[in-house]
Amino acid sequence: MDSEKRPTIRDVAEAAGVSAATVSNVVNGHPHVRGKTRAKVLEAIESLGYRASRAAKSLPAGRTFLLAYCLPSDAARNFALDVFLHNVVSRAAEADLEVLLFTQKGEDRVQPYAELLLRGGADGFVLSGIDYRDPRVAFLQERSIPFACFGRVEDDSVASVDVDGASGIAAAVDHIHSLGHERIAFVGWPEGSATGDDRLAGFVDRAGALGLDPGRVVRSIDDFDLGRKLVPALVRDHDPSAVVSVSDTLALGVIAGLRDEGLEPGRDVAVTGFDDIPAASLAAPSLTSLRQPMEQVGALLVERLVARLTGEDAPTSMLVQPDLIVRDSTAGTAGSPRRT
Amino acid sequence: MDSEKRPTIRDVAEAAGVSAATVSNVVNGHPHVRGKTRAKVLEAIESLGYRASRAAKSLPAGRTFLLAYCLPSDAARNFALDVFLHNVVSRAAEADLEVLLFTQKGEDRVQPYAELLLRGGADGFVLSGIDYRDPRVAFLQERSIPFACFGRVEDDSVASVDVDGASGIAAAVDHIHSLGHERIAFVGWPEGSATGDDRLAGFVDRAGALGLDPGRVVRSIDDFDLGRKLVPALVRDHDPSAVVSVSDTLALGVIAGLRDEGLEPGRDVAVTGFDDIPAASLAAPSLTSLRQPMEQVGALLVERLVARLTGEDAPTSMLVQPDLIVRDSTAGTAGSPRRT
DNA sequence: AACGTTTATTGAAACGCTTCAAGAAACGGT
DNA sequence: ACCGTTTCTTGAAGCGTTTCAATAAACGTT
Repeated sequence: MDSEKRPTIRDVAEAAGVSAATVSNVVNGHPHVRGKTRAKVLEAIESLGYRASRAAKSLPAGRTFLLAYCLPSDAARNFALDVFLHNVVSRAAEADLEVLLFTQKGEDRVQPYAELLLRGGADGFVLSGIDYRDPRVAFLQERSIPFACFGRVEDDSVASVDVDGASGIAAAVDHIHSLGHERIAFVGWPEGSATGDDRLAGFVDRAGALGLDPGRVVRSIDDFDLGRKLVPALVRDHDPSAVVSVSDTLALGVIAGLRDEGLEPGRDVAVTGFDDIPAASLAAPSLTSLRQPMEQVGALLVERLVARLTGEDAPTSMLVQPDLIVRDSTAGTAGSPRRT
Repeated sequence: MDSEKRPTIRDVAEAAGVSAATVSNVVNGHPHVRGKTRAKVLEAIESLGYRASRAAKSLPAGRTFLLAYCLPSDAARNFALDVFLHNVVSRAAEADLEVLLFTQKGEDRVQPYAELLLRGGADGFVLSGIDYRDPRVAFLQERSIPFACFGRVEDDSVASVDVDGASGIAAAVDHIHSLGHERIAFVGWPEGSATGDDRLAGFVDRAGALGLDPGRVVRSIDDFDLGRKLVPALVRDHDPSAVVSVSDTLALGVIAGLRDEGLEPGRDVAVTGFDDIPAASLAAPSLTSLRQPMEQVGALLVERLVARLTGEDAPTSMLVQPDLIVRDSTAGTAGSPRRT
């Protein structure tokens, strides 16, 4: 009752009247196969529906034809996992690789990778959520395991792709400044996250360059309610006509907070976010944000990882530019008059 | 310079002074191994850090120890992919299975599965996005491939888990009715989607049971702007004091549309959604919604699939209950007086 | 038509594991 | 001690590929 047995290379060989080795040669595109032989074999393959089994290929090859990705465990992430994964998987497929998922069990960030490697589980890794001195990077590097990082890595010899947060925020500042705003504040994350620090730097640099006060900065962990509650102090201390936020979550919180203060976001105070989460376009007012080009990131990451796997000398670190999506939260022009 | 070679079963055998077969017996918990022998072997395994290679195990076993999941290609989905995947992967790990991802390339929904099977790519499948007479179900069933579906399947012998949309919507109707609302409308999807029809049925049944008019129904495809634009007609035709929506996306659109009409959502008109997407808690007013218990779904799905794989007679279809999350969009009491 | 070359094909070994029949060790009774 | 049992251990075969050295076929030359 079980499903038909898959045909093996021997079945094909027999059907084509050649040896298994010849079939293997045909399948793997070896040079010395006569056209006629190749045709016979291909026909047999076709008619039997033969595909080489991954398991059987793996054993002599010493590789698994698998890339592995460790699912981030914290639900709150700042990128579109679905789009990212979709791209990684389909790009990997183009290189005849498949993608294996695993998760972190305990506290140890490295252990799941070590475990997977012990079992000969994958040929390489895609990492995301890279932070300063990420222990996983060191671990994989020591063992010369191929991998590629979504996020910034100090060591430039590591294959990595990151979104240029600084330049994204700078674009947001420019956009807002071009609307006539002079009192621009930044709502950032607490110091010490690679992504947060990068984005903040973009604000400080560009604000400075534009002759604005780069000191209008408030920090909060990434939470809607905290963003909302920080608004009174923000308004009191900096009276901003525009708020550039390190994330959409905080930006949406700020929008709510502004309303609490009797200010109309988008009209009285412009607000921008980062990440273009789905909620950004659904909010009222809809939120101007910076979209991370996940298709690019996924594709570049796999491209780099594959280069590592095949031993080509690979392009390494690279920055991709986020897209500024202008929406209603920065629709108004000019700044409102200074309060108080 | 390459990473250390992984120890093989022979290395362990040698280190323990036994044969490879014995090591295998120990690893796989065979009954007839003397305590002392087992101890020696375990010690050798420990000190060498041995783990059986998946590839090498697969070959004689004729299975891959892999579950496969086809990533939905349409970005707009109505469930939390990250939570879902996380649960599937970690549950699978408990059964010593890993999860492989693949994607659909062309239009054919079945072909990617067929292809993967030909290559001996996985032992079983987790499906999501099941619709009426899903061709994938028929395909896998014909070949007796183990699989489990997130979604409802007509054939009750198929392993499946679904969220009870009807009962969720009924709970929303009850909640709203208990607030004093009598004119409750439903915003649904176009006829013909399993999920949409199920949720609608919940509205019709419960509204009827409560003696309300179950005919206040409007339909739209799942889009914020369409939800927004349908409000004028909705208000004109049904003058609802509360709107129960088939999805959060539409509900958020309705909220925006109500504002366009000069009505204050949450106060003048109560609104509920479904799915508890992240935007639901970030919206203003925050949206009352029904949360799909993805942890449960993932776990149950894997449990069922594993049962299929091991040939146990398995529990099959099962409904899980969504949780009503009450937020500000249903904070007001009683209905406003009839308009016009 | 026989020969050296080049080009095609193949048999056998190997990859790391499991399985199974067969052999070895331990055991309990006499 | 010896023997029949029962309990452990192992050698060898096999899983579906690839690879490589060896053999066979085809091809120009003379």
